[in-house]
Amino acid sequence: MDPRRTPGQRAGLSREQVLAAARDSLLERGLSGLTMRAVAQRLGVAPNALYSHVPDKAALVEDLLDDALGAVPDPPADADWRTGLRDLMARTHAVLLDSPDLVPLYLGRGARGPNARRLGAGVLDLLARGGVTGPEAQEALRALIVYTIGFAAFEVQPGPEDADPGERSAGLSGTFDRGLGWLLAGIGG
Amino acid sequence: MDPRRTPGQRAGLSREQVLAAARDSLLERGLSGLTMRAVAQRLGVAPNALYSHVPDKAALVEDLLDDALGAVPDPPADADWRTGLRDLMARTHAVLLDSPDLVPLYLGRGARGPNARRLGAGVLDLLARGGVTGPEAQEALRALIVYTIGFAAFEVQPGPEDADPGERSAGLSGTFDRGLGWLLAGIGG
DNA sequence: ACCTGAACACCGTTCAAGT
DNA sequence: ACCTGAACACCGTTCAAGT
Repeated sequence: MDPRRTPGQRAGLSREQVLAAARDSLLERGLSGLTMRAVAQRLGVAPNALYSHVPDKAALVEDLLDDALGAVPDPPADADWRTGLRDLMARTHAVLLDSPDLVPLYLGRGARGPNARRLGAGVLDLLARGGVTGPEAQEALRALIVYTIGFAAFEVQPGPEDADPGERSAGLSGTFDRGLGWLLAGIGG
Repeated sequence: MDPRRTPGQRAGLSREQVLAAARDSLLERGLSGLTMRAVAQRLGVAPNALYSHVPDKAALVEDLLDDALGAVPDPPADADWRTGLRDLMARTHAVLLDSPDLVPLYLGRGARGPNARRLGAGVLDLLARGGVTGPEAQEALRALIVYTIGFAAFEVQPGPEDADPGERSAGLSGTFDRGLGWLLAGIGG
């Protein structure tokens, strides 16, 4: 793209820079604006230059998804298991809302990266502290994930243009916590 | 596409035929194979011919989403509200699994068509029978929707290739019902 | 190994013209 | 009103070539 570089010269790109440019693209142009060509343009390179650092677009998006989950902290080791779960899922929910455009993708392709596994392990650990183990713990984990991501996806939708988005989001956040409470009460037995 | 028709002649297309062709495309080629051009080719018309029957691709997909929900029956009027809800959500869940490729889209853009509204009204009616009304009913409705669609989305994901898909799906169906039970128990109070 | 240039095989959508 | 032909402005990805 930049006419100053001829075929032999390199731009000094790194995988991290590619991911960062992808995040910026997503933030400024939304999901439909996240294209290989846009990311390349932002970096001042030819579109196909990205393929030296990322296998393809799917892999790039997958990294974006897992990286976003890195912002969710581990639960404190001494917390009550129930409040620990409530807190962990609420924080996950908040992090998801920070990247609204990514949310629908979590349920579409799932997150299987290291951060997703770390979070899953954290949930299972808290459940075990509450005496929930084995298959029931797996079921509870799935229900909590589904509810948290699903709710965020619901929240992030355009929605009918009746109320202003701020007020609407505020009402929904309260709902998230309440439904989560229902779920946790049920899991407890 | 068909060389037998020249610019003046018409193919006798209807909106219904376009939607049906889109469903076939989705079934045979998956979501990535659902393109305006593929639908047109299936109907033997030029790609832009579709725009006489559908505003754009987004509208077409929206109709596909709501139409699929038409397969969910209304709950019987005399059922106990709790088992009625359990049944209605389970049927919705089953219908969602019948169109796996559409599932991620329900959370991405939401369903706001007549069938989606009918289902929502059905849920609210059952909740009212259980004494759950007002804002709490809205919260319960949202939790049930989120859980049902979210779970289906989770189920439909490719997943790691460890077990065969049949066995995996069977285990997950049981989990759906259990988490739903937790939720309903919580909603009951 | 990393990058450019050019190309391939696609997309959704629009516009003008024909009946 | 409904359709075709042609085009526009895009996509992701591959391939050959340059250093």
